[in-house]
Amino acid sequence: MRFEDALLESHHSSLRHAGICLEWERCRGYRFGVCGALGDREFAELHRLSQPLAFTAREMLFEQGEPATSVFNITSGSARLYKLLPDGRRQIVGFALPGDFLGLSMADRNAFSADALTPLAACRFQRRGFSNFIDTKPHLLRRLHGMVSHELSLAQDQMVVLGRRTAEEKVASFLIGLRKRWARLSPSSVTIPLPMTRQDIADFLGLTVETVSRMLTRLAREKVILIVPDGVRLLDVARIEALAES
Amino acid sequence: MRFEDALLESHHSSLRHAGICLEWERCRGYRFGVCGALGDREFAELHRLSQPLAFTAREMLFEQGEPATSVFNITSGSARLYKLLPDGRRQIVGFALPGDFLGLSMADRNAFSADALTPLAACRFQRRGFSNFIDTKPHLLRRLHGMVSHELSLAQDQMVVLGRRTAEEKVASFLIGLRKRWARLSPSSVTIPLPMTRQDIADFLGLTVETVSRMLTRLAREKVILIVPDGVRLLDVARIEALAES
DNA sequence: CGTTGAGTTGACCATCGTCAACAGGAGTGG
DNA sequence: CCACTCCTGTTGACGATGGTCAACTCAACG
Repeated sequence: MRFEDALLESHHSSLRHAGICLEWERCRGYRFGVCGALGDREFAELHRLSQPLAFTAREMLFEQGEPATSVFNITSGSARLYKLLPDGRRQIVGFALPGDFLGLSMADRNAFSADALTPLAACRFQRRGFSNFIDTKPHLLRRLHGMVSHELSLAQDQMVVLGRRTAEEKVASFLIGLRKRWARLSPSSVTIPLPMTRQDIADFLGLTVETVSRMLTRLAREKVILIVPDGVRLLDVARIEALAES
Repeated sequence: MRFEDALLESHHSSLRHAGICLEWERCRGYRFGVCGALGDREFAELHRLSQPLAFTAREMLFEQGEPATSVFNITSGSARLYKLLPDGRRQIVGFALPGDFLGLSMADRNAFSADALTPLAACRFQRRGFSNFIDTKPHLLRRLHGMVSHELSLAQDQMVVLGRRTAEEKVASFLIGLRKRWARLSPSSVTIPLPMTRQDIADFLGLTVETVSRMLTRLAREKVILIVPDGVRLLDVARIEALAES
């Protein structure tokens, strides 16, 4: 069973026991997200505006260029966020993990498309309602502002990776970056889940599938990582961090 | 005389006549910036918090990793924003033009360095004071949020350029993007000022100086652009837009 | 004038992309 | 249950885009 299937499975079975309250707990758990800025009463109020949704793998959450009507809070599973060029070239601008918010940018149209990498659960908010809610909560707006600022910072880091790093460094920094994000969700795990395909990684790093595969193979041959089904394990964290930091 | 010298010259001569009021007018003029969200009284209040500054070309505004103590509003001249890798590789994450704000991200440390490309004038705000001011103006915070969102969107566009475009397309989209930004400042001008060096363009696009030079030469040879001192002129807008959009 | 730094151009080369073949696993239908 | 297809991932051979190194021009500046 894949990591994400397992996650979703536990999700669903809990749902069966606890009903919608589980969703509540799940959102509440991500204290680093939007909700971390809220008191219990505010959180309950916000939660009443939300609509729980489930997506199958490959299902679209929203599409580039369409009017942005919703805000999403991912509660389980992961998604890829990407832009397409007219000729089919693709750039993945990010991966969304549980606890991440999508659609915070307040633009009237989606700047990119998003689809599910795995079975995925999310809370959806109508943009109108969400917008009205934050208008009454200045501290929440500050939180949102901070989150968008953080995303901007990540995007700038990725610009360095895309513009100035070698293929090997790109793969290393991708693994390090992903490890850091998974660590918030399951600090104990020594394995980095990779719910995305090699093609997705390539489109995130500005490489080709073949180059990504070769670099992973090389790192594995040199005992820096161990490739496992749907993930990798870091064997030599110092070496790979050296590659990633340059 | 270079474009920016001319700009600064007119700036200084006006200052001689009108004193500090000119700064007021200058900031006020950039209605698309932060100040566009403010009424006259609020603007005056904000302006009292500001400190007019002048920088010479190459002078640092602030440095990557240092505590972020200030917010800047560029009133004339331009700046480059960049990140350095330990081994000296550089990625320029953006260029700041008159009317642009720097330091809106509200992080406690600067995510990048900034220095002046040309003689530059700016209004500086102490972060504390600026922060207190916006706390009392929710609509200004929304505006700020919108501006950071816009920057995030630009950064994601640049990720596509860096990851998935050829050298020629990179240069074309750079010129188109810059043209759009200059157009807000001087809609009449047919020439795109290039206050940055070829090396700067290269470090923005993830290329080398030589490649940038070759691509510009090629575009000029094919009569798509005309290279003039400190700028370029677009001769065949359709062709270059086709290259940029892909 | 001599120096310095930006820009251009050419020759050569390496990293990474392209094309192709193949292995393995999942799903499907006989 | 097996054959078949499809998709992902891996590996190899080859090639092209863009990088490296070098030489040169030119303008700015003392």
